[in-house]
Amino acid sequence: MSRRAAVRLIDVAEHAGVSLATASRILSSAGAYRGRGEARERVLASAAELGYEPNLHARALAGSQSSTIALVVHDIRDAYFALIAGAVVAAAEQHGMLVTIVSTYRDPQQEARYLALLRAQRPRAIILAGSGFTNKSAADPIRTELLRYEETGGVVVTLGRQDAGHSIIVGNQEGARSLAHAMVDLGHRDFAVVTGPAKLMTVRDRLTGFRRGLQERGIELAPEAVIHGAATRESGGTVAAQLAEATHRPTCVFGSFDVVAVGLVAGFQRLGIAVPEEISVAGFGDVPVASDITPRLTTVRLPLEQVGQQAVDLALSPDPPVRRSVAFEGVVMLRDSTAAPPS
Amino acid sequence: MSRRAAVRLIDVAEHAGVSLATASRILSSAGAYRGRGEARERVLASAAELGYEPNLHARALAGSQSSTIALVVHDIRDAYFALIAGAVVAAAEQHGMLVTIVSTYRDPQQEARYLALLRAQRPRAIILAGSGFTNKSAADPIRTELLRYEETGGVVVTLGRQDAGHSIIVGNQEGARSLAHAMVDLGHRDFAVVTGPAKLMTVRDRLTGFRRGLQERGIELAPEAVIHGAATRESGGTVAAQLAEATHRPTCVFGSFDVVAVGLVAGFQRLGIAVPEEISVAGFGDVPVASDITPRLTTVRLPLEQVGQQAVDLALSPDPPVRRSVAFEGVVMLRDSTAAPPS
DNA sequence: TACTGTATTGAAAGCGCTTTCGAGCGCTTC
DNA sequence: GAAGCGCTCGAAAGCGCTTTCAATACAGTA
Repeated sequence: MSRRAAVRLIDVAEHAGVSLATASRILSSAGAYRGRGEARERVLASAAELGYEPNLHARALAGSQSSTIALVVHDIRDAYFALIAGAVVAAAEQHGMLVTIVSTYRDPQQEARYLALLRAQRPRAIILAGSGFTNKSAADPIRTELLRYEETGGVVVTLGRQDAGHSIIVGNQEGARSLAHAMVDLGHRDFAVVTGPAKLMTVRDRLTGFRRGLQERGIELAPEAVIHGAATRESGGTVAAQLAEATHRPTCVFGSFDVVAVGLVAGFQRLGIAVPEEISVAGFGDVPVASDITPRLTTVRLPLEQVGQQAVDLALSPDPPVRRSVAFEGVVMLRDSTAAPPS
Repeated sequence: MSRRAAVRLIDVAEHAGVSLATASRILSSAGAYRGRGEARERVLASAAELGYEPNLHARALAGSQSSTIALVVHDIRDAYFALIAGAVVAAAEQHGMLVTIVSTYRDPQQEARYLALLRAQRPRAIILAGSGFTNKSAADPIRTELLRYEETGGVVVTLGRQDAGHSIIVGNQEGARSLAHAMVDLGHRDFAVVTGPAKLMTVRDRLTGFRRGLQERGIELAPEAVIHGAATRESGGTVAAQLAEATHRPTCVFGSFDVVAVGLVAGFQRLGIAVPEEISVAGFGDVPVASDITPRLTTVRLPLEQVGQQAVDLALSPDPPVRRSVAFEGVVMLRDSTAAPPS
């Protein structure tokens, strides 16, 4: 390895016989600068020949315009966030921007800490996809970080929380509501909901939506019919066993995360309870696994592609005078894990 | 939004009554610099009070030490890569580093282009997890990019290719070989392999390993028993239909990606062919879905956690005198989708 | 031909940080 | 008491770029 130094703009300029400033203007294609033609050609040719690649750090420092977008998710390994990340990365790429991803593993401490670390990178925008610890107090450290970041000129886009920056409503509440309607229309009257930790906005929204959907059809969801567990497959399995043994068994169980629903289905099957013949199970998210299992899972599909794209659009929108809010809707995917209740 | 300027190091220095240099030394904790005690305290206090966060761009520019690691994957939405990304992000975080992720969607053009864009960011290291277009010619644009990047002092870590930088062997070949052994031990003699595009290193390695494993048990894999398709669930479904109609049906099908195997299983089931009673299906990767479907999929688990961790370790290892190569082994997860062949 | 207005160019001033270089200080050692 | 050592600390030089600012070129008009 000959450890050659990276080629700098000034190398290109000298090679092309123009000044540093000119080279800069041509290569960063600032505004309507076209060059006299000949100079332009020479600079472009030199840059290509030398393999010049601008130093983004220098560029960011001088121009105070970073070319990275930060994305904060709960867990990048989770299909839901992976899908969002994919969309964000793709959309960012179209603007020539790079995406820095951090994964907080649902730890609010971690989340605030990461936010600080990200602030150091001075990204053009921070997209908070995984937040949602509902800490309404003004002292919420995450909110504090976000506001501080906004104050110094950064753009914030949040998914599912609406206390800072632009916000995107991903359709959790509304989608769960539609799902409730669909289940009632199937003939169900007796429900259980198994969901995640109550602190998460996602959990609350889906629960609220589902409950409201039922109410609109004249059905009340009893408090004891709501089971808070972990948002994991295992949790679904455990609850399935509990439900199977209970004296009173609902005809339809809503697992407010697809993985939970998958666990429920597997759990019921293991216990010899047929899905959907004896009990219906619905999920939320329409993560790939939903259509990989047998029976294919009824669930709510969120337009994550569009959400990611929209997040980037908001992130890159020129100096926003106001905070904007965009809402998406989930669509119910009626598949094979739900049916009319046994008579 | 009051659009306040971000606090700079010099603000901290002045607030603490020390020079810029001292503040820098204390806050970047360079080496054994402890300060006289009192100065140290004052600077730390000021930094905290003012909410100082160092500007990474300036830091990278001055110290020529970037604090980002770049990760290149095929598709971040794919569970396999998401798992790797999770591990890389977590490991990087422990070193206070941020990870920039790009997703090439298996397009070599894109890949080379991204590499150039990444080079602009001057990351400490580039981890290439998704590459593997086997272009052995010296003109391979990806290789060219990587070498160029190395020449300017960057560290390259590749997963699955060994033509640049440090390399990590993820156990594709060796894992597929073990799987072949296991299947033969189950009693199978008649195989089909359904896999992805032949250009991908991953595809080749898994196929080679499987074939070799069979050979070691005295079984030859006929060329027509190898079916190249897309690495998708749909592809698995299509092939299942073909296989079901074929005059000669193997007793065991190896889908060299879990998703493909999932498609195979679903396809056979739809056609009324029982898995594993009538036909065995094995996958590769042990992605979550493998244990979510019924029957649970026999597959090969790759130690992706460790791979990610190792990648970061190599990425951050001090100025490597030589290229290092680390190998991991896959372990066969015998589950419910395989059994002895029908007699 | 002289005169104005517009486009292109170069010199130079930073962006916020790290890092030499050398000065200053409090010790120990002969 | 002079010399030497091992610290801490400040001034200042840059890292590679963008962007004023002023100077020059070139067109277009009278």
